[in-house]
Amino acid sequence: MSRTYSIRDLADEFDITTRTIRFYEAEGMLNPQREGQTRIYTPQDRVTLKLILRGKRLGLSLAESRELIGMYRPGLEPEANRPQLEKLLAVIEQRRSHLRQQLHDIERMMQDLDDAELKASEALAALKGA
Amino acid sequence: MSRTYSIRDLADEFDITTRTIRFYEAEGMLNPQREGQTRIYTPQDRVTLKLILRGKRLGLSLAESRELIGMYRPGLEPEANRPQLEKLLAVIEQRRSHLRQQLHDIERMMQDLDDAELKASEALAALKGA
DNA sequence: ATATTGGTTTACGTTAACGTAAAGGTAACT
DNA sequence: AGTTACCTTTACGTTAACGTAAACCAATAT
Repeated sequence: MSRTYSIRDLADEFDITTRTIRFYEAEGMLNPQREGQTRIYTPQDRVTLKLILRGKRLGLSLAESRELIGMYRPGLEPEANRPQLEKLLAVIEQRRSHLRQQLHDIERMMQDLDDAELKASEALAALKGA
Repeated sequence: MSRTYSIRDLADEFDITTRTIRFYEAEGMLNPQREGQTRIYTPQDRVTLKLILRGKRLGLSLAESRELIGMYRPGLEPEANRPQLEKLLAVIEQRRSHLRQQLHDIERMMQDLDDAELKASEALAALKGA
């Protein structure tokens, strides 16, 4: 039915090495099917990989990504277990506050870059005038 | 005139270890004055440290932070040297696009968290009803 | 006088996240 | 049959960013 992907398909699409993908599997973040020896990835696997890489771009460690992805399988129902659910909610709030901090940092850094760009292009214009 | 700080002052304020601060100095990112053996930090040093830590929160390596901070000392005039200025503008644009990507990632992850929170609290409510 | 507090240098240790190399299997050209 | 192209496993190597420990001054508290 739905498409599948080879390890190379995914490596090329996301611009990572096959080593990296196998590494994530060894760390328990991916569980592709096998066709003989060869790994076969489902669209679900692909989504998981995307989540890992997004987490990475935001500075999450693999352990943190694993915790998030493990506690909440996107698209699936959460485990109906009370302490688990409460921990999940707590972790979510933590993540959110972390993201807010990053947002703030981004704003400040954008400001700095604006400032730097202005000064740099002024200096460049002055050079052209001389 | 203007205040100074001990290594401990800064370590406590930013919740890092003194080892970390000395490490940044060894990497050429800080150049505190000395009073005998002891390091004395100016407000400028403190700003530099803040920039390093902000970069870190956004996932910059020290090398990247050093490049940014080195090319554009905040508050100072940029070196009026043409190729340098053009490289600075290029790096700024790179950084900006990186920040935009992170912003996008944050939005997506916030969405996911909203979604996860909703499902989790629904599941929790269902438990209470049972 | 000595013990505590806070600074210093030097140097080896640690962890995460892969990189890189060796050695081998299988299917498909030529 | 041979070589090319991907896949595999196993295992040692590497880098960044500090941690940790030892051994040492200098000033203050007891």
